[in-house]
Amino acid sequence: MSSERPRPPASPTISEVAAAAGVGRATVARSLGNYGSVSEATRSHVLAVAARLGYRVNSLARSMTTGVTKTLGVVLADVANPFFAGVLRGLSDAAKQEGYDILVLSTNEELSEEKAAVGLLLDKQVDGLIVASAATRNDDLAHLQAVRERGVPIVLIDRLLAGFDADSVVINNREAAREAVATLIEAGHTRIGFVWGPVTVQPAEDLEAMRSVLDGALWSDGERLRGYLDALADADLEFDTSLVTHVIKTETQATRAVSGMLALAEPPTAFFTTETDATVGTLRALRNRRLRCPDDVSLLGFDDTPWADVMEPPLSMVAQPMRDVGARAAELLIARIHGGDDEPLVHEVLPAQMVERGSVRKRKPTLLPR
Amino acid sequence: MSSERPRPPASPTISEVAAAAGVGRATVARSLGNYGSVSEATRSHVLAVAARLGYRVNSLARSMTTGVTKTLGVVLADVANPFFAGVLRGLSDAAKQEGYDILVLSTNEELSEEKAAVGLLLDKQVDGLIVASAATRNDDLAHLQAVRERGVPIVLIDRLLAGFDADSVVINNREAAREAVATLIEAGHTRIGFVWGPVTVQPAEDLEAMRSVLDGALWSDGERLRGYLDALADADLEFDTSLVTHVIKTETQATRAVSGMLALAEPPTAFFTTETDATVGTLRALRNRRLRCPDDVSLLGFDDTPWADVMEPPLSMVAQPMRDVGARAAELLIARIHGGDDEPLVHEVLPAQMVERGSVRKRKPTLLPR
DNA sequence: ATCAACTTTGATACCGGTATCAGAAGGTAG
DNA sequence: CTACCTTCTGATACCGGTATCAAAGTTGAT
Repeated sequence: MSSERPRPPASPTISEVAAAAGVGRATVARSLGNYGSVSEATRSHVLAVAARLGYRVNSLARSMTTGVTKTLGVVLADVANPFFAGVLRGLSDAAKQEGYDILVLSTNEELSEEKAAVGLLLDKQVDGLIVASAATRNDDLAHLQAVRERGVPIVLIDRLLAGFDADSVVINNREAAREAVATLIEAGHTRIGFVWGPVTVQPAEDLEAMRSVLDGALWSDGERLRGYLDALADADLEFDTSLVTHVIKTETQATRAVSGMLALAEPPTAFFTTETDATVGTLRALRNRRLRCPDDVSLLGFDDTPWADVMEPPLSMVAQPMRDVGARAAELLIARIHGGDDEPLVHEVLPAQMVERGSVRKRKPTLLPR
Repeated sequence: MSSERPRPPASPTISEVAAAAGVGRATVARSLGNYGSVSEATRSHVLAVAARLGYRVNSLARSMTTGVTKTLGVVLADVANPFFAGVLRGLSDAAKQEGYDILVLSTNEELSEEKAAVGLLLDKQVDGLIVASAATRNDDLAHLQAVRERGVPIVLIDRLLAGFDADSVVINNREAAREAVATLIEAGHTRIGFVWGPVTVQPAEDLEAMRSVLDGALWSDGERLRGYLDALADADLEFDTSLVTHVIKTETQATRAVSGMLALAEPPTAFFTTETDATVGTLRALRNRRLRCPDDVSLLGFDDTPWADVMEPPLSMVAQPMRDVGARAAELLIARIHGGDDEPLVHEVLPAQMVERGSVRKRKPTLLPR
């Protein structure tokens, strides 16, 4: 109101409210906090004064004494990735429902960033942690052990970890991938490209080598490839390592790798993709070669999107229940925060849903080369 | 190590480190905090002890005394919306760069949720606030005024507000929309559907009514519609209110509304869409009516996506620099936090980029009906 | 040996809440 | 009227850091 700067316009503290109301600090706290016993008269008086002064609690100070921040820490790879964005949405909604806030940090799949993120969240005294870890089997998990030692509950999402057991919420990656690839096989495809295996410098030489590569991969990636191998094995199809990409996960790399496969003597007649960027990259490669989907090449991939339905042809896709993953993780974590370590660990596996549209074409059964 | 529960495994405090190291608390703080003067000997000793005990600072306590949380509050509509997801990514990266964390709350475009979110973030003592407000011209902005009164810096993104001036980062919505629609007009289209005007129960009766509707709309929505009107005016085309949708913003509603337009006696030959869901909904409506793009109907819309390029036809779109919006907002806010209120407000306008692909077809100049 | 100037260190107030405890006020019973 | 139990209230310790201040210890110059 006055034109001269009111020096500290900062929010009033409980002491100031107490002074203004002519009562003790504890009485104010009781009135505001709705606990203990306060006479109705003073209580309403205090509330009125607090409202007049525009009092707001200082959550920091409160957390300081209660030891509870009502905040969940979330560590994931990239908030702009549609999958994680969906997860975050579910997470955020469920947490809000229970009166929790969310502190999100992303790691770009870098373990070093993950460690820093986890440390930061611990420092901020989050009540619990939700992590989609970038760690693979060979990595050091000390940062997660540290979380446990401090008694902070933790829920893993999207990826399990070999050396660290905790509550978890994941998709049935292996089975979903197997089912999807089986669909392609049933449609008569025998040469099926797999876009986005684990990154390696050299493609695995044979099935055995591939299996050991899998041990060093992100859990979800490994599972999807295992599902692919399962489907091949079920149908007695031979595994051809040249049909699995091993490139860094960007759209352009996918395009390049798929183009390579299409140039093979015996090119794939179908592709199975494990993520949005892989799908888009594959489509681009097809377009570059003037191949039509599904007439020339069939396509089936992970992660449904609103766009899939208006593509030409409409794309068949494996839809992950992203929001549910987030929501369940939040619920699990909050239950653990309230419940304690006594109950046994929960390992939730949500089913992915195959949405068949029009990108898989039945292939005429060609006579096998003798 | 020991099998019996070590009662409080919680992280050691500065006092415990001090006790273990046989020095005073202040000395520990100095060693750890790297300030004041400590002899090299004690310093390294303290550091060693701290490391051995696994000491981690309690950010809450620190913030308590310093009055700084190194945390930015972010309020937006929906983290799963690709636009906001992109913004968030830019925001998050830029903030991390400067050593800040981000507390995100989403509002689902509900003003009541926005107020709650802002209050919560203030309670948590964020150092600054970034808000994509759901408020329209007629709404009460007391919650934002309160932020200012508490001396917490605030940056508006994506939407400006009539009654509240602050640092801001937005897109040149009006000009970008005008340019896009002008492209359609240059291609010979005169009946251009506008998908997603402001929500109203009744479509505006005429241009005048429309202008007043705009006052009650979300800023960005209004600007895009103004750009559309600008383009029509520039080309001396008459404005037809039946070509503007006024439905709730969901994909299905867009489909329904567009179907309605296509059933008009003189249906649109081109559509301009203002968001991803509007674009997808429009495409679905075209598909339902077996209309082909761009042969039968041209399409141009806001918010580019990786999918646009592999559509049939590849979609021409207006690409918003989402990450830049987020990054600039974070930079601006942090500068304001460090700088103070003295410098004048900054209103940043980032240009959207039109990406021409193949969804706009030149239309044979039909003779105007006499 | 004396004193000033500087370095190193510990003690302690403080941030803004919550929680405990004890005393004051009011009501009822003996 | 005194004893005792409730209800209400204020004073104060505490959470885990930071910041200030004064005391103790060093060093060097005179």
